[in-house]
Amino acid sequence: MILPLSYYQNEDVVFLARDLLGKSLITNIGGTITRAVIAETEAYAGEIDKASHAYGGRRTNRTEVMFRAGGVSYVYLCYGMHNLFNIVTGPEGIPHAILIRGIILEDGIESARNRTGKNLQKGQLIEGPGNTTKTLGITREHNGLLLTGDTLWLEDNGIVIAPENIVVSKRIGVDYAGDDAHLPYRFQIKNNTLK
DNA sequence: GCCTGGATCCAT
DNA sequence: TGGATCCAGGCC
Repeated sequence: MILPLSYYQNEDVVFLARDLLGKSLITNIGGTITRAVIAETEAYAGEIDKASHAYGGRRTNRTEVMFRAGGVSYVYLCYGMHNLFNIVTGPEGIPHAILIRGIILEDGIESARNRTGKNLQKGQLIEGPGNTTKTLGITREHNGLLLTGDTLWLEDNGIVIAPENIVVSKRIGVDYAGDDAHLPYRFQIKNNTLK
């Protein structure tokens, strides 16, 4: 089942970051379908989160998409070379976002191999947000897309991750965020607990 | 306009 | 541990 827009408009971005584990993420790039299961996420709590691009209500060309109603993509360039894919959540005007940091590759293996130059296997864990977008073919051209469209979308295929199989920790690479750097907003599926 | 540094990755 | 690589955002 394709996740409906109402799913993304939940105001609890931390709940959603956890709930997205096990959901399927699918891209259709030039007619080529690649399918993966979300294995790692981080929540960014908008205006009140020093790690968020929208901290303090910062509204710029880049962050504008974060203020849209939940259910669109936010893709930006990091370190001059990596496209990072986020899911915008919450009601319009609330700039919540969830960074997708890892996936389990399920289908479209051949195209994923071509894009990464790696000998990827079905069921393989792809670690890191830059590697995730590279595997799926997501670039900044896919910024601001509705996640119910035909290019980039999510599905609930009934995979449920038990609480004891979810690892919670602080976020990566946000030391600049002061106290907020320690928030337990990173969620991962524990190794080998996905059939 | 210029300058700084970043929600990374990989080889060394 | 550092180099690649480039643009957003802050400050002048």
